[in-house]
Amino acid sequence: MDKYNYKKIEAKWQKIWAAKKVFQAKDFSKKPKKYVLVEFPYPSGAGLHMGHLRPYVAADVYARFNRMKGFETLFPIGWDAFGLPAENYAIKMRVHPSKTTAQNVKNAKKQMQSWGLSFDWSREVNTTDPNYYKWTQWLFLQFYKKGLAYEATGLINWCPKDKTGLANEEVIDGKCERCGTVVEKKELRQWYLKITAYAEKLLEGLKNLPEWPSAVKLQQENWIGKKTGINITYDVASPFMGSLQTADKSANYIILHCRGGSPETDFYPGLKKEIERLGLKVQIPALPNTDEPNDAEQIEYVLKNCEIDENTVIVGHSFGGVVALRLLERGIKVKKLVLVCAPFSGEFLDGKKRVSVTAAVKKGFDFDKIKSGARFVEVIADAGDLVVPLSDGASFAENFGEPLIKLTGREPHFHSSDEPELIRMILPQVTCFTTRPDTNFGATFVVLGPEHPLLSNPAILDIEPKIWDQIKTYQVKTSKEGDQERTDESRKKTGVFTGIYCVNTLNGYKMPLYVADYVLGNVGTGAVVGVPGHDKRDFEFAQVFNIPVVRVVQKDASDNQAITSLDQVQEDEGTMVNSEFLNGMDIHAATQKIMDYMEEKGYGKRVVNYKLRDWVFSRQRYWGEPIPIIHCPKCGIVPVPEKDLPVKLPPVKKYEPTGTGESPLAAISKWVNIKCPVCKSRAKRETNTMPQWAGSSWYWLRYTDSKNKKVFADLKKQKYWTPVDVYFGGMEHTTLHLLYSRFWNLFLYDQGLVTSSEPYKKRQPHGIILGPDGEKMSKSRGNVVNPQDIVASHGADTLRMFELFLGPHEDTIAWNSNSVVGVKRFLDRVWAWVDKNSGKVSSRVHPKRSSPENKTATAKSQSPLSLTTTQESDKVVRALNKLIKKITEDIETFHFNTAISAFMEFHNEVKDEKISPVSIKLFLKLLYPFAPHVSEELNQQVDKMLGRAKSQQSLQLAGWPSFDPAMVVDKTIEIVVQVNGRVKGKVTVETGSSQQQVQPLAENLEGVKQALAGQEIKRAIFVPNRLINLVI
RNA sequence: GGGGACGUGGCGGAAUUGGCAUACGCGCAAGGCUUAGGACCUUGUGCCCGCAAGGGCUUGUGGGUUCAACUCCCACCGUCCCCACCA
Repeated sequence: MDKYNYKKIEAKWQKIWAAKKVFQAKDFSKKPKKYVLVEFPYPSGAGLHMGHLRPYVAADVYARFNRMKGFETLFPIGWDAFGLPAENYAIKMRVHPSKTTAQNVKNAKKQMQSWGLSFDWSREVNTTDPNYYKWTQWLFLQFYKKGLAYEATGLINWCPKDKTGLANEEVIDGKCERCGTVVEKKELRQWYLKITAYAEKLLEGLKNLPEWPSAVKLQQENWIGKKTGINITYDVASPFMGSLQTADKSANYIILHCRGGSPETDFYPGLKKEIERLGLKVQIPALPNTDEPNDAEQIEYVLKNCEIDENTVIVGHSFGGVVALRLLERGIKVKKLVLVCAPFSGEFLDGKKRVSVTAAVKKGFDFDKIKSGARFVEVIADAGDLVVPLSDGASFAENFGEPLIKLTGREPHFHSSDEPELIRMILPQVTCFTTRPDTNFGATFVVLGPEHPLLSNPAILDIEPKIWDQIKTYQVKTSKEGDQERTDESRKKTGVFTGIYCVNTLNGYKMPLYVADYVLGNVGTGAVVGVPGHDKRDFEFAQVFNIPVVRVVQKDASDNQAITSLDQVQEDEGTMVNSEFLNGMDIHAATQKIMDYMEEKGYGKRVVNYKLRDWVFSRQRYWGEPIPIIHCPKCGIVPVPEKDLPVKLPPVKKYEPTGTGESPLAAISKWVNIKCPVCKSRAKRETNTMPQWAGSSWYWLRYTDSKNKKVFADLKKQKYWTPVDVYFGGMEHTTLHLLYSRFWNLFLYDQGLVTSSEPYKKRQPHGIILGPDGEKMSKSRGNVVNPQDIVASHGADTLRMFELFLGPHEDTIAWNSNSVVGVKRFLDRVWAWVDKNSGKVSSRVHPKRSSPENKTATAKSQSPLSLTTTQESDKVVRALNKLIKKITEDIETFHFNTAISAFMEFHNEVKDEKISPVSIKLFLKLLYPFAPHVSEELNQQVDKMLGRAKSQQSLQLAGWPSFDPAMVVDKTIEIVVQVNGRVKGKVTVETGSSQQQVQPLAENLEGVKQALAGQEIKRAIFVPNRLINLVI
């Protein structure tokens, strides 16, 4: 026989496997199924690296093993090929990403085949293939139809280098998950997937995944971050509000109603009630000639019937706004002017004519005069207004130099009786989320995050100009800082006092309202009630601003001094003091009681808060799935009709992200401009693309039916194959892909589109392979070990086995190039060992047709090897049985490293024994999942020696050996003899010997006799087949 | 700050779940083969004392439970991961 030429052998068997389609999975097979999945790779220009090798080899061993065990095994692969690297390469080289992707796929596929991975290539998918992303788009539209995909403008994470928005999950330690650039905040229109609607289901589902590692479940649970607490609403007291103790002068409100309105219509009574609740005066004059109003006439009416002074707030709604403006043109001084949907252009969205309004507006306004008459101006417009255009509000805001307050009324033009959002803009309240309302008697201040909507305009809270300047400066400063900079714990607390107070309803305490960056806009309600006695951050803040600290919790009776230092701040244990009706209660009971109390009084509402945010689902980049949406000026958002899917990515000349928040697609007018599918008028395509994670959110479903043109995956095929039995992948995807794909699956399950509520029955994470220096492999460090180099120098079988032998599959581990030779030596020895034995034996023992080996050629599990079926020595038979047991168990529990040790131990033990071809073939079957090429080759060599070359078939089809339980223990066994727990000797007895048989032998040992020194044995502990301990 | 995982020779790691600690591999040492080197083969290899027989110590540290602890309990030290001014 030749030398072990791994290059030749590996190429040979890879060809044979491909030609015979050994690894193709059959739908609806009669056999029980096994779905083995490994995360599909991104085909990068650099090729696959060690990080890919690890899960792929492990999954491959598992897949080959399960096929041998008789499972119809689905082990598919594909390409997650949308994403930044291809696009960045395109920018640099001006090559279309689909070209580089195709090249990279080809290359990676070659690598995978060179590793001997047993993928079913007939089911290969590629997320960038229009036949694939057609269904990604179709699935997106299912979310849209159920209201779970929505468009909104908000402050999102923005990577300035990649020039795209990012989801929360893609920001790691304040940096972009892709490129490591510090992430900024940017206000952008974005598509979102409402993953928060599934927060509870995602959490609940974890309970039905007993085969998931608890670390993975816990990480998802923490990420979802469910918290139960209460939103407490505080009234805001400015110095102008008379009912509150801080006020020095009384404010009074005048509300001017719209054309065709009256004090009793629309939202006016609701607003009146709220103002009166605060004990303030409110006048709503019934303006004359309401159908064809005349501004001059209405002014006279107001002047005659209403009291107006410097503390008056005039709220003008629609035409009432025009009247309010004219009043101020007369030189009247008031505190504040609030314009709600006031007309500016005289044009109306519904196309109806309002002659008198148009006439009144046409005259124009004297903005300088008006500004000098009102200390504060607030311009509110309704984004959903169907009468007065939003641009009218914008024009007013521009003329006043104030930011526009955009609201979305429940009904067009605020025609509802109750508009809480609007009322809050006129009569603000501050709502704080807390999990500790029990400490509310100790609340001494309130803090708004700088991005709080109440701070979008000084007029909402009536913040004095001098203070407002400080707040604006503070807001600008904050917006420039990244989250990680802002949340650096070592930095001193900063903030600005607004001059405004919030009233604690529990005790009437006036809490000063601050703006501070330690409160984050996207956490809870973006506002915090400060309890410096029982929250460390609040304490630090109170120290800086000299805010009183009140103790309301004590650990014990002696713990009652004033709190003056940080270490005295008690956070989460103790009993209540100084808290009126909570005194003496345990904090947990107090929390429940105070929540009941607040809810009953109507200023608190129990809420469940999740840390999970909705998934920012659009990217301002080229190389992604186009979002299949059309924007029509008449119909609004229109989904692309199913028959028009896929919306293909058009070719472009420039791939550069614009950085403006628009995708490069926006520049292709031919593609962007399209007829509205509903009304046929001119419309535009959505130009954002989907994120990297879209295609992978359902790919395991596509594998079950990858060629289907009618549906994304046939239900019957899904039913046969899903859920995935074992999913190999990285820990780094726990709160990204793994969470996202569970969300998609749960949603699709609710729509009846998938057959299993959870996609993956078992998750098997793997550790990272570090460079030989113990650092993360990277080009810049120069510590990258390329798997192809090992394939070339030692062969794929050695690479596979060595990788598995490095250590436990889930452990992070440094590559050790030196010890690769150990595994290679082992395979060399196996080669020589088989060579020696098959040669000798085949000439000595002529094979019989009825030998057990012939019977086991089917893919069925085989009958146990025993002495009676071979001419083998007892030692070899027992060693083999033990090996079968060990390898079977180790693969099933993913202990690949110890499986390899077991092979080596076996070989060391029997290398000098005579061994039959039957036993060799058995050994090769066990080795096959780990080192498939060399196993196949040796198996063929043995068959040749036996003269059976023609009936030879792949070991993959040869069935998995079973063992004889009676033969996995040795015939005789060494029993350790201890005296008082110390080893004094050993006796060799038959396996299963009793204490009566062993003890006399033990006591008779020379070393034992010495140790006993004639003393009486008080007790003897006997562990069968293991030890005997004599206690004296 | 909260949560989790872990700590064993010169190195990667093993230990049937409370029963001989250091399997297997690397490395190292000696010997064989060889002109030599490599490769390969054999033997040895936790630490300390001792020529040896032998003895003592040893699973991060300290305590506890037990006939018996790497394994269970308590405290501390250290490393890694996740979350985090989360209200």
